[in-house]
Amino acid sequence: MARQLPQPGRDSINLVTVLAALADPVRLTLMRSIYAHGDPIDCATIAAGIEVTPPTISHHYRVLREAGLTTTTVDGRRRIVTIRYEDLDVRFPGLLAAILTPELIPPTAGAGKDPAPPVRQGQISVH
Amino acid sequence: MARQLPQPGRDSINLVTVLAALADPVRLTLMRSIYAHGDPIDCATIAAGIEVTPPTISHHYRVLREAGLTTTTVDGRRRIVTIRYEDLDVRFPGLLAAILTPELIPPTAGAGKDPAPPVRQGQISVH
DNA sequence: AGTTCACTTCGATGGATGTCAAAGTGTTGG
DNA sequence: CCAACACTTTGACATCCATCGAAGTGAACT
Repeated sequence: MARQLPQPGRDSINLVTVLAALADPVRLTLMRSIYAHGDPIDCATIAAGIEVTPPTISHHYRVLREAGLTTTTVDGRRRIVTIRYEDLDVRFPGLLAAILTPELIPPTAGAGKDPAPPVRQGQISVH
Repeated sequence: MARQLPQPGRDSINLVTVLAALADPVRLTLMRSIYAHGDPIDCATIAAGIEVTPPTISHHYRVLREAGLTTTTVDGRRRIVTIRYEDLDVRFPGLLAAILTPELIPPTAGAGKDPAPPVRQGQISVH
């Protein structure tokens, strides 16, 4: 048991496909939930709280897997999803970290002055 | 002169929108060309070599700008595009670097053994 | 003033995509 | 063996999106 569903090999993971897979609020939420949970977790647990029907969730898991973002293994009657951290980091270093890191809350104008990061210099040098 | 076209403020740049903007081969090519060129450059020069018509190019520039990825200024009868490095790095640190870095060529099986990076450990720790 | 240039806007079109309900598949528990 | 479970597949539908040709806009050049 614990059969693995088909997924692209590491070298055929495509950036545009990866970005397209992540450019959907439901799928981004799924990815962040898997990441936040840490351990391999079944689809149902992750999907709890997302207000779309099971067929739609199933569809989104498939898109993530076929894009090369996740691995899905069948265990009995539930599916276990994991993020392909290593493969993705080899192909696109830093990408997952940038996307899964919780988004900064935009500072409310005038509210509680943020102590630490005022402007911070860009990591990419230009010119 | 040098009027600036409307663009979202830094704090209203949205990740899903940014990813959607980048999840298109033409727009990703445009972004990489702007990045590779370094200096602010006019749209026509960047678009040269891309095999779509001017209306389509114009559309893509608009999508990039409205997503918050670029700044476009009107200078005479041409447009100058620049990437919003600082704003993007504040909102999504590391994202641009991960996406604009030229993609690794998948190692051809058995061909010229790559000297440097064999496997490299993931930057995100899991478990 | 008129033409060329460098785009943009408009309208149309074909294809992809997110969503759901209904039906199907394989698993577990009684 | 049957029912409940945890999904998946299929088919349909509406919407979105990339693309194009045609027409429009404003700047520069002659």
